[in-house]
Amino acid sequence: MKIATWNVNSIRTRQTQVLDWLQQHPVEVLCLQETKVVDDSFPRSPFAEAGYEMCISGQKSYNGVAILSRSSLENVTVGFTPILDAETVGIFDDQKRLIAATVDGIRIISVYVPNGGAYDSDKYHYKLQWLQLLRQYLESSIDKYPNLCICGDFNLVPDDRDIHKPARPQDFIVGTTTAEREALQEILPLDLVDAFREFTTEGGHYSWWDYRAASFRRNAGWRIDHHYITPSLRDRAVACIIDKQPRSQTKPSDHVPVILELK
DNA sequence: ATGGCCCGTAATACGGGA
Repeated sequence: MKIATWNVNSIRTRQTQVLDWLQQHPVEVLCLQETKVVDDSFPRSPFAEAGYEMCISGQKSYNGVAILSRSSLENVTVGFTPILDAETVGIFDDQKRLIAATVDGIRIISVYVPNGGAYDSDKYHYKLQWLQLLRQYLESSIDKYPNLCICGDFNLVPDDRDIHKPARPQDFIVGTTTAEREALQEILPLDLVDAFREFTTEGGHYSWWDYRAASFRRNAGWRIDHHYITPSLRDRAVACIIDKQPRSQTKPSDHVPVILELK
């Protein structure tokens, strides 16, 4: 069983590329981020014709997440609210950044962690608070779903291997700051592991390259798209691969798909 | 050594991305 995640940076702009990719890589599950479209305008038909069920949570212009699946999607939940109480969630479900469903006994969560804007900005603090909520959400979810895979665009560089030019803490480059990494470290003790790092330990493997500055040609990237899995799934994991190929196409997303394979 | 981009919405700019 293959579970892929891909920040497509607009599903309408990337529709053909995603369909072509699915034809070449008929993964069982594809989690999408930055769909950038309201639910009524999501291009459902072509993906249904390709054999996928889908659950989506979109908004106008920004954000938006989805899960495509060859098997049925069960117990679909949108946002934090189904798991956490409304008072705790507050405004944090206004932006559509999280959707979950159970597929073949595995709880799949597709996330788009906030970008964070500039260091110490309102957006930066929003991101840190969002990650705290995500921790609470996962803590509540793992009891109920021991087979859990959360994947998506974390907008976080876990460590210096995951960025072409390691950033010093005093550089305050958002995505690499100490507070963000600590927020991620608060989540992992819930018994989640970075699936990619179960198979590959060296640096130089990235999932995002800036559109500017010939970043892809220079491999000046960041590894910010991740799968975190529970021990039961770690035992079943046989590979976790970043597929750089789509970044070479014309009009690519700035992110590429990452594929987790389970036995 | 550094870096010029791309998306949607609206419009021939702007906010946002990371």
